[in-house]
Amino acid sequence: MIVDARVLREDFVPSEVVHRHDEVNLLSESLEPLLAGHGTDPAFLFGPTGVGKTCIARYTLAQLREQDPDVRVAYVNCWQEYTRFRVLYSLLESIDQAVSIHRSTPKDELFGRLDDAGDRPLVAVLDEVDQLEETAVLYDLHRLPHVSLVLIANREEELFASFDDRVRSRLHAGTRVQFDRYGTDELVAILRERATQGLEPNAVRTEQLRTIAEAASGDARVGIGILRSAARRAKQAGDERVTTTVIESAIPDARTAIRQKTVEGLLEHQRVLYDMIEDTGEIEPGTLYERYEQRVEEPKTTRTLRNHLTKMVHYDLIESVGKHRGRRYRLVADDSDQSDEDS
DNA sequence: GCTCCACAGGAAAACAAGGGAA
DNA sequence: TTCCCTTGTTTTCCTGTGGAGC
Repeated sequence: MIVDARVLREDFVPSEVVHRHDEVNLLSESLEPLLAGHGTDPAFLFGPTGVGKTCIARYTLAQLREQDPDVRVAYVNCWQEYTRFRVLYSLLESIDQAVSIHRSTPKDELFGRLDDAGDRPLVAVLDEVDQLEETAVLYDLHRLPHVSLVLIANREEELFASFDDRVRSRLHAGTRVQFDRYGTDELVAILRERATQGLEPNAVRTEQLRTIAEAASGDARVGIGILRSAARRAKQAGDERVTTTVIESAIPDARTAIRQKTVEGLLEHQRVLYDMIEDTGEIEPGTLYERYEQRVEEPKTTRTLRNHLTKMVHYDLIESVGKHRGRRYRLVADDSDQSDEDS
């Protein structure tokens, strides 16, 4: 059933892109000066989750490296690496310059090392850049002539609103590449490509791919997740082909798996809060703090809990409804409609 | 309109942890 | 071994907002 499991992973970069040629061309053009040994303006990739921003960035940069292997590429996911120190460290790690750097190494030294590594151009791809807590690092990187920035985020307005004036004015110039949600036919084509490479011939029919695409609501990440889950289920059942029943049961799997991955990454106290919100369905802050204090042995202060709750809202795990006294926390609905609104 | 209260979030201080230097 | 430096996390203090009650 499954011929090549790598193809069914979200982070797989295909050898040919489907339905994103304009976006690839625009990004390629913005990076073209690198081939002539010049620097570039920042490139911004905007669009909702699951529209192929990261995939296209990786694909385009792989193409660029084929033309000029001297160009180095570093990917940083700002969900995990959200401080100035972590971003600089990740970039240095990507170019093998992070030796003997530790927690107490001054940030200026990290910046200095990056500055010293200017013998070859470096493209720094900052994914989920709107999650950066210290956007001054963008100013730092922009100052380095050998570093080209590719910044990936959901919405332009929200990203620029989070910048301070200095960063905003520096990064104002640059190429914007806007990604729209995939239509059902486009998503079917992407899934067909993955199925052709990853599954045995005729393992899944076109109308089944259409069912998956419709359930994914334009989100390729979810669509590929459903396909992967369906293929695994069929394999476990010993079937030679994916059945419609298997697809129907795989649809909720994909969204649950994405959420579960985020929940598993929560800190202990965040997890307690998440579980309590899940248990109650909807809860007001005062009651939540009260119950939390009863449940854990060494409770954190309410200020820390507010920080945790803010983080979980950012993670799209919970949402707050109402304001001030009428505020309630609840889990983000796990259906496609909600996903559309949030993206 | 005034006061009280619940709530969110910014700023700065305090603290913990890890590593280097003496 | 101790002190110092740096970072990340947590706490303390504070301000702003707006609903509820009078």
